[in-house]
Amino acid sequence: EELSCFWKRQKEEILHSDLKRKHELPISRIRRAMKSNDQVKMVSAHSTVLLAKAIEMFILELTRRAWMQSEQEKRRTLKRCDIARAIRNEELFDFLSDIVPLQNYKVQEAAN
Amino acid sequence: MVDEHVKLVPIANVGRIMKQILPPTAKISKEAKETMQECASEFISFVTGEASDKCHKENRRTVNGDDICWALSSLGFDNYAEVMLRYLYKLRDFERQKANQNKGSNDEEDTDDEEVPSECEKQESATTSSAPLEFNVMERGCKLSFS
Amino acid sequence: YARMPLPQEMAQEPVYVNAKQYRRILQRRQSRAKAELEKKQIKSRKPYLHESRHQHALRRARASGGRFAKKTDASKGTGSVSSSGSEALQFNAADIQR
DNA sequence: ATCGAGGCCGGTGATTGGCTAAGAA
DNA sequence: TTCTTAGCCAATCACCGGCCTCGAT
Repeated sequence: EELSCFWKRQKEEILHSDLKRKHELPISRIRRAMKSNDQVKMVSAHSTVLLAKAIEMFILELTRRAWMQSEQEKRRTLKRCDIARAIRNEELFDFLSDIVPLQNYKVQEAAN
Repeated sequence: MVDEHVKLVPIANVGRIMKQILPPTAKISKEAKETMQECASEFISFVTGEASDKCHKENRRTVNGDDICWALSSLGFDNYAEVMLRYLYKLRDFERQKANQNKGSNDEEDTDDEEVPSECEKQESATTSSAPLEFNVMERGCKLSFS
Repeated sequence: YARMPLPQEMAQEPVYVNAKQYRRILQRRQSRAKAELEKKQIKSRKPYLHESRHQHALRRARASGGRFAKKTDASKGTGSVSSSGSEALQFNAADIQR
């Protein structure tokens, strides 16, 4: 329905994107983040660019799904809890369940 | 102690990307931007870890583009893997064009080699085909197909 | 699709995750736990990242609405010596938008 | 041969806070 | 209704990307 439209758009944008255009995310920052894992020794230039693009699409998809939660609550401001519920609703984002707990995230912040 | 913030993508970039798919009137809380920033960092570690493990298993010391695509697919991000694989082909094609141009200008002597006619927009051969895609390095059958 | 139960440290009901991500999620948990143990401080966001940029923001000229204003020649001249008593309010186009 | 780490350098966009409407509560 | 808060603005400077050399493969 709406997701197939999202991915169709992504495919076409990738296909017609200008490779000389500057990236949305800084490549050197992605490279440093990858190497922060000391298991990683060498990183090719292509892998960094690919991951940067993948992160871009990841942010787009998660934001879109989170905004659907905002709409459900009839809010016009995207909040943290919207992202948390979007993560809960899509098993593809299960890897984030520790990063963005659905409940008690305010309590956890107060504990610090 | 290296600053923990260098592992985070700049928050202004994150906010700009988020705004791209939201209605122009939509607002984003600061907490939401910070959360997305942390999610992006986890995404990097998550995918890179998977790719790195594959490299170690195959006794390779460099994480390459195919590893990223394979890791994405392995973790269930098949839509991402498909798009990124096409982007990888486009990247390689682009660098071949650049290398050919540099070679052509370096030794201008050309007897039988003509200018490369296909500029850039018409890369139809493999990347645009509607045939199923495969990874170059496959541990087990790992095919993706279009809808 | 297939979902795998994660081992739960607390006494809670088991939480199920994407089977394709199961192993990697566990490895990441271990990696983050180790990093937190040896780094021993990761939480708490600083109010700002760089002292110099913070000072720069405080020092900058602002329009009446609190927004940053364009740098003017007058503000550039008054650097160290308090010679000219130019205390006049600075107006620019954005200021009189209403 | 190619391809990445690491260092250097110049150009540049991310960082940044006060006010107030927008909107969460 | 009350009160929290996100957008708005643009100048500095940390850092990004484009070079280079060197060593690995």
